[in-house]
Amino acid sequence: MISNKARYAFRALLAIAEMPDGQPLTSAEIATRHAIPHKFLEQILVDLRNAGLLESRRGKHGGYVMLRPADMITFGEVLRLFEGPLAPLPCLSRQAYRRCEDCVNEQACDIRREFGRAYDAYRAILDNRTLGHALTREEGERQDDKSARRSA
Amino acid sequence: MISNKARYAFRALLAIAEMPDGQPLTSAEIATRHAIPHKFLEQILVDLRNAGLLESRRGKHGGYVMLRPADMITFGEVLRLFEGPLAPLPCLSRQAYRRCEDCVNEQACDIRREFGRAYDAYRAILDNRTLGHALTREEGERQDDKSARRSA
DNA sequence: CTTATAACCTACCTGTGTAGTAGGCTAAAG
DNA sequence: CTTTAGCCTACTACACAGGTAGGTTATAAG
Repeated sequence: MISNKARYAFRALLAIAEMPDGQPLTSAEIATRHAIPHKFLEQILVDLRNAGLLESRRGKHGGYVMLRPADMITFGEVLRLFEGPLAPLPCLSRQAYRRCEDCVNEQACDIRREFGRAYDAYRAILDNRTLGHALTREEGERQDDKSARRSA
Repeated sequence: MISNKARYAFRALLAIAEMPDGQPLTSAEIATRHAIPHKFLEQILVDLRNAGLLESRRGKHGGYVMLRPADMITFGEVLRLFEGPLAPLPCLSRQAYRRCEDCVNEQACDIRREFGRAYDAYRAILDNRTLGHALTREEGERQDDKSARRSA
């Protein structure tokens, strides 16, 4: 299960991305519309701003706007911000690789191999599907189509 | 990341499954061979026994033996024992479905739809690959081959 | 029958993470 | 100069992870 924090972040991002021509949306608005605790949401929005996804404007008519187009932000990227590495085993993470202390031969590890398969499949989706996909409600794209806009 | 408990469980199961013609393997043996804290491992083995995967024998020449053949035990089944539901969102779990409290229309939820794709891919592997696959070191099977021995 | 072996059961402990709450400070607009 | 809305720091309650500890019970061999 992903954390509430991450779920709230997705809701907030989608709400902001849906605003007509980059109008700012306030944290209070998002909070009431999506039943998210306001003060908690504020912290999340700050994280998203620090990560370079959002820009904030203070004072009257303030709020948050997207800094990058929605189809340049993958689900994987957002998820990693709040959950850390997504890999099921430390030895499978690219961004935060760590050897299992008790591992004798990583290449021969049966557990690593099987989880590697599963993780590859999981990551292939999360790192290729973007907020833009979600918003345009695109249906079942197949591999190798235009969904790879931001593949590593 | 999966818990140490689950990782230890996989190591133990594979070790027991590898024993020649159902000879019992003791917790102490597994613990020293795989650098797992012994008392902690004992608790894990009891869980595996209660789940019907292992049979235990006490006293001298005691230990644990498999109750089901290794190719009838999927990675997903074992993982769920220790991690609970694998779904990224409660509303995507079949075995432990729960509505997100704040969700207005589940069918229209963008977040649910995208995570649903990712989870489907993840689960397809974990619920079809078995301990038997891991032990025989089968290479890159493609979809729709004999790997679906235990597909739901 | 006794002893060694190995599984079994219950309780406890420490650290870390989750999910917030609380309260005030700061910048921008009118 | 007041309102609005973002910003920053601290704190709390609770749960779970990852063990440790200590003793009890069943089994087999001598």
